[in-house]
Amino acid sequence: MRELETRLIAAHGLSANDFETLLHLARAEDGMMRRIDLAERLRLTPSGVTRLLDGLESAGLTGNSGCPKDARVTYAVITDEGRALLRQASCTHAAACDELIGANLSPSELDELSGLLAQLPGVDDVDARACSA
Amino acid sequence: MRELETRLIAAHGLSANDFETLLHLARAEDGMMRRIDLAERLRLTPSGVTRLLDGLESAGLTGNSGCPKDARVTYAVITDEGRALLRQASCTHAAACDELIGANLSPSELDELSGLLAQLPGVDDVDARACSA
DNA sequence: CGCTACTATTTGATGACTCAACTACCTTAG
DNA sequence: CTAAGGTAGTTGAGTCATCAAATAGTAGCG
Repeated sequence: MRELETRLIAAHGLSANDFETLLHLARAEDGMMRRIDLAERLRLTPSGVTRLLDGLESAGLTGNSGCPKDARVTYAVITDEGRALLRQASCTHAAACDELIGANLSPSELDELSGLLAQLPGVDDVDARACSA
Repeated sequence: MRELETRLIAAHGLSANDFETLLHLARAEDGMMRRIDLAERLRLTPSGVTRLLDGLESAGLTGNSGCPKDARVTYAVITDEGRALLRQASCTHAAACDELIGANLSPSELDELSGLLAQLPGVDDVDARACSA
């Protein structure tokens, strides 16, 4: 299962967290989120997010934007480059998921699995993550 | 889900890998395994195992034993202390599993879940790990 | 207004893991 | 027997996350 990350990295230089970060940002209103909300989504600490974004930022995939209402917050914003890369990476990722999971479970089994996992605490999305973007 | 590890640590000072290491050793023939086999079981690299065992060893939970047949190999051996601690930790862990999973899934759903997960690549044991020791 | 308490974020230290390189030993083929 | 190549294990450097502490700004209450 860690296999998924390996492929993403090999193909686009993105870690699973990088990918997921771009995905969350892309889906958010105006392509931006507060760092702290991102932390919660990614199940990282705020400091983890700071360092994650350092990388994405220096790769030009995300940028920052201050909040006029509250000077404490910094928004992370996905750039056009970030969106473009995400689009490509989503294909890789979806294909990899399909190969690793879809090949072993029928669609109805997959539904069943998602349903069961969704009942567990701390599981919010149970995926399909890659499929939209 | 990382919650499980947190409780184990709080209660006995064991990380999830520490716990699993003890469990594998306890179940193995003579309570010993080659480091490299342990690595495979734990899905760690050999160097990860070296460092993991450093900790368990200095806590007195495991020891070493050379192999008379092949001087390259070192066996990791669980000590009596290790077995005793494992016994306690297993209770904590089983209780935690039960609380986090059992409370959300009926026994039959749980079976169903195990069955589905077992079909995925790279999933060998799908648990019940804590329940024996 | 001015204090207190809370929230968002960054920084420094630390831990757990990986990879690549190295040592030591075993095995096999000539 | 000996050289070549494989296997077990350790070590050093780097990565990615954590926690705890520091900084800055906000909010509400006297």
